[in-house]
Amino acid sequence: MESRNKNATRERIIESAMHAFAEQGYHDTSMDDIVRRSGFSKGGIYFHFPGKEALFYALVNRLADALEAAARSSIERERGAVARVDAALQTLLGMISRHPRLAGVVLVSGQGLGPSLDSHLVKLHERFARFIKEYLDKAVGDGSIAAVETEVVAYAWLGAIKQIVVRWLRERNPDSLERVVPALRVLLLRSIGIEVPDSGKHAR
Amino acid sequence: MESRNKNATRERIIESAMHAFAEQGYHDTSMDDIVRRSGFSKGGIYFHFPGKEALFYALVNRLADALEAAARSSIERERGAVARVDAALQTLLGMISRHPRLAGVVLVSGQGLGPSLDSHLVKLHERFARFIKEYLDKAVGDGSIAAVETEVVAYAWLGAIKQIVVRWLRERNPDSLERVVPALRVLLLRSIGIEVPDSGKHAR
DNA sequence: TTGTACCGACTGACCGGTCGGTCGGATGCG
DNA sequence: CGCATCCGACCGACCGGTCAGTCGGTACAA
Repeated sequence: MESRNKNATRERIIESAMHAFAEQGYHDTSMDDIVRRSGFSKGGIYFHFPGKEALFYALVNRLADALEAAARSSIERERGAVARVDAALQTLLGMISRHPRLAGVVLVSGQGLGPSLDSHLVKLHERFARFIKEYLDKAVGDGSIAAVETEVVAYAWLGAIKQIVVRWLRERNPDSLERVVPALRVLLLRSIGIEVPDSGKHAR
Repeated sequence: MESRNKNATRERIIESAMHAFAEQGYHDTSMDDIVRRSGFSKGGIYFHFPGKEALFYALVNRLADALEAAARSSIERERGAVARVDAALQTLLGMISRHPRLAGVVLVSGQGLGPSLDSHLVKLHERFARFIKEYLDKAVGDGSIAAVETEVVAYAWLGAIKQIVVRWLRERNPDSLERVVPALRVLLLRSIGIEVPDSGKHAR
């Protein structure tokens, strides 16, 4: 057979789940929704994933991995701590504004969903925050920016980005997000004392 | 009639619901939980509130009203746009750090809970953002701060505050929040170009 | 034949909401 | 005052629907 490919099936299930969660949120997406979308059966899905939460985790982690990988690779292309912070920011914001729906799953979909879900989402956010903090610390370390509570900055940035994304996703026009992203970038950088001459567009 | 007091009962129900929602979140709080906590009966609660959502709204709106009222009153005590922005910020942050659990309900408990809940929470956040924007605009208007996209700033601040609250609420020690709040204040103000000499404590 | 991938009817728990009923105080009346 | 009647706050067993998860099976590959 051909269609009987374990890995491909997993992919298709995750893909379907992603769209379902993105559209309806975690609680309002039933397993039967995912069954319908994926074209597989209940049992088939439970063969690949032990439960709804696990499926959600798998998908969220995969998105997070993609985001972080992209950010890291763009960072390595830059020299100097400030440039790197900026590069990561622009990559992140760029990816988010290009795939707002998926970003929504990682950034929004959670929170107040119940202890277990919450704690997993929190870990994810911690991971992002540590990532931001890591590069902020480097920038502080080499004197590029003034010493600050980098952990606070990291979480504040994360929260600001999330909120802006959520807010501007509500208007169905995805361009609207791209329009505010430069302002956000200026704002965030200024919050650690970096004045940017508004270099206009954000690039890949 | 004394113990049978309509208003007092409503209060007690809201009170109980508040604690329940704060601890377990919206979805993981069942009406029976609230029944248990309040000491009233299912029917009694449904006599006062048409449903779970309505009860949640009632409580969230009440908290939001209290927050906004406190902020406005502290604003009126100050002169000068920048001072007012700072005063509002400090009041808000102060209240939040003094009643983190309640703040959690308004700021955290929502998001991704389903269309109707979501939209209600969103309206609440819009209200806060408009409030912040209102005073930022005044500050821009009289030249106290440079022109910026005040709407973006408002939402970014809101998001940053939420995230910090959520993050530092997780450590059970409530003081920890009070410790980071000054840093957050400096950060937020700096993001619109105001350098504060770290006046230390945040006051009522 | 054995194991792996997949199927889909079914189950059991949970939960929001309902409804017939209780009970204590207020009101009106002789 | 004594009694009847009413009102509305409050009770809690119950219902209908939903939904994550199960299980006995089928099909195909090795």
